[in-house]
Amino acid sequence: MRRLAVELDSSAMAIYRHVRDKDQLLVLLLDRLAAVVPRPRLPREPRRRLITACRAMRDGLAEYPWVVDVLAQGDLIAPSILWLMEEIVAGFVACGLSHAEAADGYRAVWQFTVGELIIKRGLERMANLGRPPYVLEVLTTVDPERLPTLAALAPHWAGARARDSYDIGLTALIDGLIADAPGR
Amino acid sequence: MRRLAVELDSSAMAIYRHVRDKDQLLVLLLDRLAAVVPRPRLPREPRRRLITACRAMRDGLAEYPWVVDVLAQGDLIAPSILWLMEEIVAGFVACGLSHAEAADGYRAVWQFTVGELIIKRGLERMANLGRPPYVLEVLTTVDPERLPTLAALAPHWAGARARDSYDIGLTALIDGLIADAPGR
DNA sequence: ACCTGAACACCGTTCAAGT
DNA sequence: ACCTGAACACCGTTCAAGT
Repeated sequence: MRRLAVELDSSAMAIYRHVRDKDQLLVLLLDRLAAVVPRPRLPREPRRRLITACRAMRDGLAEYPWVVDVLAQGDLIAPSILWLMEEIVAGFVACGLSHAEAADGYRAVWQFTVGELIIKRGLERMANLGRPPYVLEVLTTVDPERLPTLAALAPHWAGARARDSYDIGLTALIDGLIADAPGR
Repeated sequence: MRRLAVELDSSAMAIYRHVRDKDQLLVLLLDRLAAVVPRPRLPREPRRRLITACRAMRDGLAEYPWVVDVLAQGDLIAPSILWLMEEIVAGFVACGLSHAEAADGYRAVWQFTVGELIIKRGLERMANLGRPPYVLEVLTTVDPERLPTLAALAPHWAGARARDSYDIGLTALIDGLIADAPGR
């Protein structure tokens, strides 16, 4: 609030005439951003449509790093992003899930998306701080006697990290949700 | 740091003789907790073993709400939890994934787990604050003309929220990762 | 070697006062 | 109706000084 006030050439308290508190300001800002998320061209095939819609959601959220924090704070939603949510649940239904399953499915992809964004940002932050990749160091010096598989995986972590890991998990998650639906 | 100092009946700065900064203190604390995560009895069947190991990881992390924040901060790992990580990657390999795929698989379940914990904590926090469930309100008053599927899902959100949503997503994710592995 | 207190540079927010 | 400044109650951390 204080930094914003400086940017506005006003006092910190002037903001409080227009907004209840910092949280409310962030929610308003979030909805502005959501309104501006580009509407992607979605494939007709339901599974691909689903994946493309989730990807658009993730990319929209990834635009500004603070967005994830606001969403992680709790029970928040940007009404202007509901059309994307509609695409996702409709995609699940088109893939054969019941309404109850589609609700659970949405929750699952949402959880995965938030997790991916948070971890991605954490890695970027640490890289920007110039700290050495501590996790990689631990994972590449693991005792092959006690932890044989982990030791064998040592060469693969750096690659796994560098790759965009959203699509891998998302595709698996969606395929699993479709396959696990009792309707099949 | 200041609050801890009060609890220790010392000055805030006394802590800095023993610890570089707040981050380091949290990492040390994290490893203490990780050392104390109970070793669950794991089923022999690889898929179930994998799910049980992930569940143990999630439950261990869910014990203290601040743990997720520390982990989300970035590139952190508790060396005393490597045995659980070993179980998970070994489970993937036993299910037929290559080493590279097992690394990606671990990343995916890790992302999902962090996301689930963060969202769960957010919901709890909002509930403790006594705020009304804003998201539920939005989702149950959606325009059925513009967002038909979302409107049809309205009765299911409260239920989806109340249920433990970790197993649903985790099982789907793991099944998807196993099914998507090119080896099959 | 260990601890202290004052100080610095921040936060979000309340409250009384100004135009 | 809108804005201001002082103040309150916090943070993490530095630095010089104490035992």
